[in-house]
Amino acid sequence: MVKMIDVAKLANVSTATVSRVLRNPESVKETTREKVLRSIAELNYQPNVLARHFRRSKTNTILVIVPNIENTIFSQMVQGIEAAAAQNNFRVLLGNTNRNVDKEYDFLNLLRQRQVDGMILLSGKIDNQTLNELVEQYPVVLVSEYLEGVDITTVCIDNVTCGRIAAEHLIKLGHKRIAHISGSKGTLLSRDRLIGYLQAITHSGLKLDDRLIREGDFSFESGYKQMQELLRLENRPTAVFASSDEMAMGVIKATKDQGLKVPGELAVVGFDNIRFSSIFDPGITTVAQPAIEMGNTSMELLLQHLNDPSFQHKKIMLKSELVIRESCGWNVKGKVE
Amino acid sequence: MVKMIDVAKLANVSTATVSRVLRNPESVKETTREKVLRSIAELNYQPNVLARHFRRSKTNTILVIVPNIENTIFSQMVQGIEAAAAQNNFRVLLGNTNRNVDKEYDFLNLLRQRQVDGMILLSGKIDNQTLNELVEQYPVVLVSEYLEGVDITTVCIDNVTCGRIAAEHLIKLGHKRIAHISGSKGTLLSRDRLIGYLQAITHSGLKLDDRLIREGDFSFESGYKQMQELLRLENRPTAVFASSDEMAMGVIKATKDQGLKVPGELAVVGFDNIRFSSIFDPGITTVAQPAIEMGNTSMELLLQHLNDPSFQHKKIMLKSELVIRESCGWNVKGKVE
DNA sequence: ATGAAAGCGCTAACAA
DNA sequence: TTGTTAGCGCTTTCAT
Repeated sequence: MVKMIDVAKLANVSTATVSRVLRNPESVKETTREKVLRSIAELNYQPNVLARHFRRSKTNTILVIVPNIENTIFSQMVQGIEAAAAQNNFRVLLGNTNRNVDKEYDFLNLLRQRQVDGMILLSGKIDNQTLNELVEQYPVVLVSEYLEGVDITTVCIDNVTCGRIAAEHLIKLGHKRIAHISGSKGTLLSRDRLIGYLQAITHSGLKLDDRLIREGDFSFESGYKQMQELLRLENRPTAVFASSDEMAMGVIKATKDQGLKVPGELAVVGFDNIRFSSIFDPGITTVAQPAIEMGNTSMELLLQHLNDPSFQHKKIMLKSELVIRESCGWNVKGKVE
Repeated sequence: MVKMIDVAKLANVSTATVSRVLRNPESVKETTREKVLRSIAELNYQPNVLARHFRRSKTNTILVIVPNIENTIFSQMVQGIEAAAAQNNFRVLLGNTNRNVDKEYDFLNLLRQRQVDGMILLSGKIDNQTLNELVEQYPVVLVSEYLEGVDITTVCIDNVTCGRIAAEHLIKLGHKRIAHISGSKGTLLSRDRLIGYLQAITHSGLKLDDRLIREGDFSFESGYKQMQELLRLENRPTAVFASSDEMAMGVIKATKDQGLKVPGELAVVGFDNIRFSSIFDPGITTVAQPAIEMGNTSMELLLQHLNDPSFQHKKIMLKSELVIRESCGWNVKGKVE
């Protein structure tokens, strides 16, 4: 293995100069620099990255903690993160937790051991105290979810507004009995979407009916199951706003399985705009969450933090919009908001 | 930062002993070991992983090169890889190439720089010569795709047989005009599935019709487009075997858009068994590729290689099976091996 | 603008 | 079974 000292000898300089050429070229006289670069090329020298990491206590690697990489919405965010990282010569270490909190805590050690320079969380299962400690010591960005009681850089969308827009869309179409299937109530994001839904119903003067509000867990199966229950009501809803596209698909499947038509006998709005929501039949009208952009933005904020120790925590709210497809029928034209 | 020497002093031993307790506990007398462990706990000592990586020229990290992490079939494989890695105290570095060959070559440097101990390829765009050089020097496993002219450990399924089974299923249902939409012909895997299809058609005595064989690229869009062309034939097919579930969905969408029914007026078999193939309406009959298991297996082979320098390259072929859903109608019962 | 040299913290070969 | 010690290859401070 050819090392720095070999290059130095060939170029008749010290290792310090070779190091400078590599990390801080302007600080070296041009003729010297060229001499060194020629030696590097001639010997086909490759710096030992591990030595460098050790010496500098930096790895140019960040950790992404994701509940489940199989889930489209998360893999899209990771895609955005990876792209931004690669552009800035950073690597992405994957921390898949399978929604297992212990695994999540395990991964945090990678930060403490300085195996990664920073972290992006696509999941908010860690307790506030641990997170606060972490955030004080290391660059961390939280994406999609957000928390109360932790001062942390966050990238998210306005879930209250999004929930309201989704419900308003159904109201505009003339629906009076509009159900909502939320994500797990344990997440602020789910509660906010519910709040948006409640705002829309209340402001429009429609009657609120508790039985039309149900809790799911974002999965197809939970959407299917909750819809089955809704269909059993003597006065069933004519429209459903589901807090994820997967649940919306479950809703539609359950409805079709009862011999009812979507659209026609039920209007459905989903959330996320995952790729399959346009492939599904009917195409799902949904609130588009800009997942790739969210990933991108979070990585860029993390880089800012990494490069600037005095970085102040920021809350970034990205735009999202309603994408109209077939699942509600076509009584409304064009985009909303 | 508390370091090994601090622990050593507190425990009245040398750093070597502390190191042994950490890496090779059996080689230390029990009483000494306990003394050291107590000191570690008392000081809350965390080993400096970067120093260890440097010293040992090993990182306990592997690289996964994936064409597109957004794509379900790949994210499932990655899921399997990550799970097996985590279990063995290995990390996974994500190398998303977006099907960009240059990025793929870039990532290879992580191996050469020893930033990762090994690599799993979910994509086969690298030229044989480079790959051969790499495989000689570093542990590498190729998953799903396979190559001629490179002696490399491979985890895959029997695509010829799978292609044959898919086509045979349609033949058994009584179809005479069965089309095939392949993946990109550049991949052996696509060619093998096509071969399987050809075998089935030929053996059954059906007439081969070139116009029924079309090339896609695994995407929904390509399935849609190729199906549009097939529908324009004066003698259109009554069944289609598509080489991916996404293409199968494109096929179904295109057919429905022409006012035809699936199943009923067209039978469709897909490939992969991604999550959405059961959610899609109609549920897609498909050749199940055990993506998570493939990921798992590949990681385990990589670990074997990492732990055993004399490891001999292996070719592992995993079982896959036809999953019957609604997209072909219900004339055949149960599973077909 | 450049060089000399002191480590970074750990591991492992060798010695005892 | 345990200790001594020489580095691993690079970066960076300090001196020139």
